[in-house]
Amino acid sequence: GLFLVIHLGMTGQLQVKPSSQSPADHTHLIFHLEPGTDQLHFRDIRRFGSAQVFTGRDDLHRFFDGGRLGPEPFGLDPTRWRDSLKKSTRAIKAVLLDQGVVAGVGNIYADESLFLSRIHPASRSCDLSPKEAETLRRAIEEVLTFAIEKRGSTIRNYVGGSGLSGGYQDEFRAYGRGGEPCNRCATPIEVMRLAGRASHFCPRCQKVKPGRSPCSSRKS
DNA sequence: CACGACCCCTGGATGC
DNA sequence: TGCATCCAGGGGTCGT
Repeated sequence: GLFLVIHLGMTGQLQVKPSSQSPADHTHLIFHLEPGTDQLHFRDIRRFGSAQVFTGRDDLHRFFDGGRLGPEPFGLDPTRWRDSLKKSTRAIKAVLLDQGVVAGVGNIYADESLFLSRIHPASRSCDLSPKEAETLRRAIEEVLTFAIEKRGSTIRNYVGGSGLSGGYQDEFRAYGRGGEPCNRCATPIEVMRLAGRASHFCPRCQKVKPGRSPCSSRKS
């Protein structure tokens, strides 16, 4: 059979619409389901999303099991999670953004999870204690759970059409709040560039970990 | 292996 | 009012 894999990128949306309704701007795909029924529209303003078809189960498995994508952020195995953090000397922020370590955490949720964990984004991954790794693991789940409840973080700028913006953008405690007071200690949130992305953090709540020099760097 | 640089793309903010 | 310019980020590619 055929398999369809859709990546929403940043601004991708899937919407069910009556076939009588004309497609909104930036609609790139329309799936005609049963004749006379609703249609499934794929919109993507920024076009960072993608849709690809796999012609067989083997292709599909190669795609997903190629190590390209790590485990889901929900239900991470605490031991494996701790071990994967131990393996890298990179900044923890870079590790969180690495889809091979954990899939589905982007810049916003990485910053929010680190803020909640009180971990500085530039801390070396391998310097985190087991306790911190566990705190972070739980923070990721908490942040994502709350964000999903709030229907995500889709920024109003990118909604358009008949889409809905995400309510979580009103709950940001670090992301996009550079210069604004930390809502725990009122210290202005700082912004630094890390792994090619803006990283927002509270310089008081999130201390850089001293770093034990050996930090047993390891290969795969 | 890890990093930066560059590219894709659109719309909002900013400056003139 | 209307330009030009910069910026945001998920992810691929390429060079160091």
